[in-house]
Amino acid sequence: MKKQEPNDLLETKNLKKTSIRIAVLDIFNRTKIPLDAKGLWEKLKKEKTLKNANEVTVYRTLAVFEEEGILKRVDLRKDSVYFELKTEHHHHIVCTNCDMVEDFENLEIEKVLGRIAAKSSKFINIKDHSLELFGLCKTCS
Amino acid sequence: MKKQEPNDLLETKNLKKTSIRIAVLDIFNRTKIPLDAKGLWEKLKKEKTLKNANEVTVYRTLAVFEEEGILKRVDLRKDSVYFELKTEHHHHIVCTNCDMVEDFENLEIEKVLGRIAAKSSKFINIKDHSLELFGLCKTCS
DNA sequence: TTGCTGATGTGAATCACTTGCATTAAAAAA
DNA sequence: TTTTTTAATGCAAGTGATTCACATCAGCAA
Repeated sequence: MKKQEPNDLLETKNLKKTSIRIAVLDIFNRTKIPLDAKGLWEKLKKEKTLKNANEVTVYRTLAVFEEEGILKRVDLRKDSVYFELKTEHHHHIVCTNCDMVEDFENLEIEKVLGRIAAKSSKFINIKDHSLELFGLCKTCS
Repeated sequence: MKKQEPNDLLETKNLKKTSIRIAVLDIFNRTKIPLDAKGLWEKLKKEKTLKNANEVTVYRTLAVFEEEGILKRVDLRKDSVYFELKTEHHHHIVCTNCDMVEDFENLEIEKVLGRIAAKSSKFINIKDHSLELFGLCKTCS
C-alpha cells in the first residue's frame, strides 16, 4: 500500500473525513507500536478538539478501518484487541512482562509460508498470516 | 512430552483426578481442533455424569491445565481463547469462514525463527511463538 | 443553504472471563 | 474403613472489553 495523506486515504475509501478519523490516522502514523481501543482513546482525548470523543466511536472507527484494510489486527495475547497500520508486512517480538514490542521482517519466512500455503491439501486461498514471538526483553530478563 | 494416560498425567502434575478433569483430557485427546471454554463446556455436558458441570469449572480447568503445561493457548483471531493439547509443536491454517483448522509443522520455519531470535537487539530470552495462516478452505472458496 | 446519509454520543446490554465464598469430593491419615 | 485435610466445584455476583439501539449531529452533494 502506497503511503497516503490521511485525507486522500479517507477519500479513496469513501469515508467521510471527520476530525476523529483524521486524528486516528495521525496517531497511528506517529505511534509505532500497536494500539488497542483504550490506548487509542487516551491519545485521542489529548487532542484539544477531541476531549469529549466517545469510547464507542473509537471502537467503531477501529472496526471500519479494519474492514477497509487501513488497519490490521495484531495478536499480542492480551485481553484487548490491538491494531496497527496495514503498511509494510512485518511481525513482532513481544515482551510478556513489560509489553515492549520489536518489529521484524524476514523474506525467508514469507517464502517458506508461501510454499506451505501452496502445499496445503485443504486450503486453496490463504490470504494472510500472523507471526509473533514472545519472550522477555533485555530489561525484563 | 510422552503420551500418557489421563490418570498418569494428572498424577504426574499432582492434580486430583476428578471426573471433570479426566473428561476434559479425554475430549482434547479425541477432538483434533482447538477448543474454547464454551466449546469444551458443550462437549462436557454431553457426558451423562457431567450434565451439570459448571462453566466456571471449565475456565478453571483450562487455566490449571495451561499453567501445568498440559494445554497451550492458540491465537485464532476469535473473541474467545482457544486451547489445544501441548503435544508436538505445530501451527495452524484457519478458515476464516467455517473455522476449519488444518495443522502443519515445518522445521525450516523453526530454524529461521531461531536465527531471528538470536539476532534481536532488544530480546535475549525468546520463549515461544505463534504462527497461524488465515484464508478460505476449499469448501468455502 | 438545504437535505440526505453516514458518523457520533449516550445509556444500556452482551459477552468472555474472574472472584468470593460456601459446599463437596479426592487423597491422605488414622 | 472412617476421619481429616485440602483441593476442586458450584453458585452468585462482579469486571472489563466490546456491541447495540436510538436519538442527534456534521460532512458533503445538490
